[in-house]
Amino acid sequence: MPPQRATLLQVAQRAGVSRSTASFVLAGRHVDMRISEDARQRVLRAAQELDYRPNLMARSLRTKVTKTIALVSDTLASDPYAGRAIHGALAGAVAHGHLLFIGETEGESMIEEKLISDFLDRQVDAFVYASMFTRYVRVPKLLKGRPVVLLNCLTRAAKPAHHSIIPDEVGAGWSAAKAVIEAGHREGIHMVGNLAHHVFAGRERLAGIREGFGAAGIKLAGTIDCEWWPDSAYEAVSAALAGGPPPKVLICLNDRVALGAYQALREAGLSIPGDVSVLSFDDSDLAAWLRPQLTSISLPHYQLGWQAVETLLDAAGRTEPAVRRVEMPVRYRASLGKP
Amino acid sequence: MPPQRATLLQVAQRAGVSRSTASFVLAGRHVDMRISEDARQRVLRAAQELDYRPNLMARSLRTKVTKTIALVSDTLASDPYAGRAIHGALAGAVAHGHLLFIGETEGESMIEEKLISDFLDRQVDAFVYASMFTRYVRVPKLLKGRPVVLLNCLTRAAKPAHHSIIPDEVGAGWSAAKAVIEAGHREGIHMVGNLAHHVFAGRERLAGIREGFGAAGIKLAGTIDCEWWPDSAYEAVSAALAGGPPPKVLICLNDRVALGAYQALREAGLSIPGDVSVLSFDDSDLAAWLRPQLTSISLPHYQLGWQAVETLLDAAGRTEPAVRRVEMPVRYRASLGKP
DNA sequence: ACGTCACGCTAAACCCATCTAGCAATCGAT
DNA sequence: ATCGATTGCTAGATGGGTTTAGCGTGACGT
Repeated sequence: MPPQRATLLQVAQRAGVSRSTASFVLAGRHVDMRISEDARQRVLRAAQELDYRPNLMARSLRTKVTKTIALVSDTLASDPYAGRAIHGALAGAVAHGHLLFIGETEGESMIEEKLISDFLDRQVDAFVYASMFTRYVRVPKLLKGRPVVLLNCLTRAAKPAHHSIIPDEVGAGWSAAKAVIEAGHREGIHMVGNLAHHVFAGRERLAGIREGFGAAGIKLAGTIDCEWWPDSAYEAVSAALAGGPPPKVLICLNDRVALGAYQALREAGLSIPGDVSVLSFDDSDLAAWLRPQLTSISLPHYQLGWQAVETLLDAAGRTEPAVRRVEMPVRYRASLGKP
Repeated sequence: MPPQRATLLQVAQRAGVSRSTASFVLAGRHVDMRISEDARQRVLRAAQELDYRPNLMARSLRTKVTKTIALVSDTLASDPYAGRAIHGALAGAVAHGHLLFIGETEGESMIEEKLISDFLDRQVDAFVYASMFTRYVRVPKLLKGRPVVLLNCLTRAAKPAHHSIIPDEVGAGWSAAKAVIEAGHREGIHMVGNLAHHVFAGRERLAGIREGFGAAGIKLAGTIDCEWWPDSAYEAVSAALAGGPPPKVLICLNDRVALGAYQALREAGLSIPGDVSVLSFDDSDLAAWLRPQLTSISLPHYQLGWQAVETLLDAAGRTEPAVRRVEMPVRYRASLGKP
């Protein structure tokens, strides 16, 4: 039922030439191969009439180039917004005429090894090795010496073997401080989030925030420690509100934490941003859904994915491997007000 | 730098046999091809020592089977939870020893055609044609007669050419009605959401709900019409609350609408579920983040993706094409209480 | 002694392209 | 008339597997 695809041989026969000639014409190499205009036209006509499309597997077998990229990630599901990284990578791949395989390792090295082997067996040209939250990783041995770009992760090596694309979390921290300062705040500024230094993003955001305020001679009024999800933040902020004078600004380490903070503030009868300003990170859909809408510093997943593929296809091999930090822009909404 | 892969020829030479023999041994066809145990062992040893892995492109060129599937979707980004469908499809593919390509058409037929052609050029075995929200589609001509399963979409044809995997939205409506009735409610039950019959999911959910209540002799107290997002729902519910006695139950057509309803109820000083019970559809992350946690009827994206690939690889061609509706289970949480 | 059969293996075609090396015909110059 | 260069094209090797058809050998029957 699917129409039988014509082969190069059939095109050649219909045009009355050899396979070689047909190949040269279709590859646009008629000039250096000195194919007559007449023959060229015949081949082109035949190809069109037969609706010829080259079998890329056959071509790849010969040329060793498949124009496919594999995106291997630890988890795809955990953070729904991480899908945007895939989206960006896909767009980048397509823009370069490549197709994208995806694979998931579930963080297990057995699965990872199997998966990468499978990709290798299918001769993929290059790999995007991705993590769904920013962290340090060790690149699997199977990828040694191949074109690889790390997406949202990096190695501890002083002289990395591959490019890394990560969000500029420290810069985002600075941006947060700047936004708060520009709104006119100098006091009552609190951090909310997981302050243990386990998580890369949290650690860097915090560092950036401290640097930013430090540079302006402003001291944080306090910190509220909680996990990364709403109910933990709700409880921690509620407890903090019960224990002293209300803060003026809450800088939440991500949007889910901000949601918890919103809930606690509302319950305490405090208005946003009238009584308390809230600033956050990630700029997930949630930020636009809250009332008032949440000012948040965007995690540019799409850009990360795009950049990763861009780097893989453009720069890899030609440029000294380095860590590229992608800017995290501030999305101004309604939750950050004047003192 | 990447280790040079051994070819079958090298294995054969090391084992002192021909390529054919090595191929038969490694394909497990030594019995019908009568290969001596001795030769078999030599080939196996050689393959192991050389760390032989077959070049699947070469194999595919001959066998016409690539063990790859293409997932072509209209949009990947719009609904973050739709990523779970991809996740499920991926898991299904891997479980069958296949690898998964992904592609996005952005809803444009030009892009779609180009994309499918690209997949075809790479000889993919089968297609998952997906939509990120349930709807009617027309299957592109290029896919005619090929193994295709529709994911989250269906055709209007009376006798469909392909299997369709969609959520059982009507059943979900019945479940919603059942859950409300079992909680003890018979009055003051309102629908919130987009009641225009444009959207497949909304229409079917609504139909199921009406049927479910109708079967129990219960009449809906009213409907509150709004768009699919929080602020629209917030305004609509606020307006409804201002205009009459408070409802007893709000059945929201999705979680974002429920979020808007929560905001309106809270602002009106109504408690959930003390004054008003809320029930919703989708069971997105949001449902677990709200206070109180939202009882929601799950949209089983992962299952849909899994089922699609399962059907594609198992049933396609062997079974009469049909629409398969995947059950939407109720996730009981705290927002639905007694009257 | 010769035909038959089972056994164990291999040569070579095949899949569909790319690409190198070189052939035949024409033209121009001497 | 002869040689060399140019033109226009093709045969055939190549990539790395799978698979069909069949070959040589030894055992067995008659």
